[in-house]
Amino acid sequence: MPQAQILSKNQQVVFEIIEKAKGPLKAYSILYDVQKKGIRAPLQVYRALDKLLELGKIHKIESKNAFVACKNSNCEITKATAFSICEKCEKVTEINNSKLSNYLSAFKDSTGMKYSKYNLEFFGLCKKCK
Amino acid sequence: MPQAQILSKNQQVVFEIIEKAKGPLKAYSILYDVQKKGIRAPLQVYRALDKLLELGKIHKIESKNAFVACKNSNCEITKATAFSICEKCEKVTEINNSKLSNYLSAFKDSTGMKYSKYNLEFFGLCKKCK
DNA sequence: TAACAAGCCGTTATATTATAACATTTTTAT
DNA sequence: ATAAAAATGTTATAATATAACGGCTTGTTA
Repeated sequence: MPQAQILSKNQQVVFEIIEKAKGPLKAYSILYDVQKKGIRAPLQVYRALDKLLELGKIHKIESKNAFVACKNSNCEITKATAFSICEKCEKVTEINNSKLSNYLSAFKDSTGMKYSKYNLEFFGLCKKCK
Repeated sequence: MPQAQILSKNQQVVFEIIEKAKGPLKAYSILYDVQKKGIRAPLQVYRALDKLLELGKIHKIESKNAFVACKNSNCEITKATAFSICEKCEKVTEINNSKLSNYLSAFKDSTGMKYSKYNLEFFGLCKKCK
């Protein structure tokens, strides 16, 4: 069991905001939120985000340029991510389905190539919005 | 069989450039290329891109903010896209695998929710780069 | 055929997202 | 204690994308 990573001050501040949020957050909205904690520049936020992504503590929703906390307990899974995204309310949920992840992790294309990483984004209407 | 869509002048110009390209193109690189054809402003490019995306003639590679021509003959498939992306040379290939698309199109999450659209990006090293 | 709607075009300005470059400080490992 | 690695702070700027405005063309349709 790997030692829980200790986050630096800025990383911790940024992570807490993302973790508490109800939905994906954009970098400049995070910046706005953390200004009271002494983080002033975009780069400080982006650096924290980069590190948190690398650690798997957060994920980037590419279609939205926004960030969510990883909800898989002890996530090491930067390499196999799947999300459901509501096209109306923008709610994002991380999909944690072992059949799906097994299927995709084992997927080989027509040339026999196997991949080391994937990201999948599903779109539709969530329960509430339907 | 739906009538082949007729593209407007700007749409045609932008599409040809993307189609001829060897890899994904970014919007401002397209802008640079089309300036000799009289397209001067980013918005002109983005409008053409939006329309081409809507028509399924091109796809956006979200992780790169770049655009590729659809290689599935008669693509209507804006709604179910999968790509392989080489992390070294940045080569992008559209994956056309009916097993995969059937699997994903039928996928339901733990709440029983079915999705109307997905986009999947695989990452790894292509043949050449391995 | 007038007139209306829909789509496309061109332009300027500006919003949003992200990184470069540089100097310094803190933490970690030896 | 010291060297290497990681994190910080700051200013400036690059890269990506949209808002707002007005006009032109084309194809209904009344």
